Amino acid sequence: MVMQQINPSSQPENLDAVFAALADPTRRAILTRLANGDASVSELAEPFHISQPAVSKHLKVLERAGLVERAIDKQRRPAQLKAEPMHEAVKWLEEFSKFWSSSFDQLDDLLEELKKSES
Amino acid sequence: MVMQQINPSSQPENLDAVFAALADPTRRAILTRLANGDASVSELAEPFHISQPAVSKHLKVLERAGLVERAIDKQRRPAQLKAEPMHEAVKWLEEFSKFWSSSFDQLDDLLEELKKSES
DNA sequence: TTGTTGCATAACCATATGGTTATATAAAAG
DNA sequence: CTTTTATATAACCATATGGTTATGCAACAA
Repeated sequence: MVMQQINPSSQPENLDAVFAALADPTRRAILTRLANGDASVSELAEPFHISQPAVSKHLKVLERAGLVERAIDKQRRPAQLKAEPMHEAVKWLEEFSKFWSSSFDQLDDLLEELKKSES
Repeated sequence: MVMQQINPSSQPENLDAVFAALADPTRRAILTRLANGDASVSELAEPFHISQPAVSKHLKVLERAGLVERAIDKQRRPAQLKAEPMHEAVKWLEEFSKFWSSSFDQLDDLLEELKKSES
């Protein structure tokens, strides 16, 4: 079983790719499935009722986001979950919520609107 | 080979839209800007160096995700942050991390902090 | 009334998705 | 050698993004 290092990048620029990868229900389901263990392309295609090339495409999107790595096992290319890049997404949400929770309340919004309407 | 429950949590329809909305750096910047207070289209366009129609398009994407609401103030259409849908994204990540316990300690910590700041 | 501001929308372009079927190829099975 | 299996890739289609410029329109400003 030879490992294949395809996308080790886990940088903030990758946030776009991570969020985009998570924006598809099939890909989220694939990730959840992979959380239960590695799976080959055909193993992934079966429960989702989509073609094998469709799964290969989804896996490419996930690979670009760094959320999946592929191995080589004879003819199979089992996909393996790599959740590190999800930390970036969580970190962004965390930063945002810090920022937002202090300033987001209905009173502040009302006051803001009032100030604008006064002018 | 029989697959059981692929997806642990039945997800709200617009989880797709929320993640997709967050997948663009300009939209994330717009959201951060709106966390400081409502802003009109032209106020948003200026710092991002993109055209006014481009901002209008981004706002439509954010509106469809439920992350932004528009007001009517004379000719202006100030955008207002609605962060609630982001909770869905956080919830999905939280559910996911439950399923994937291995080497997810860091993510668990981040999610804990997120839960605190949400309340 | 005329001009200006704020915004939406149309029209257009290039690229990415998300799916398909068809085909190519390598490895395993016979 | 032939066939089957597992996967990739090409070719194609429809739709969504992300940007532009052009244009229209309502609301203000003068």
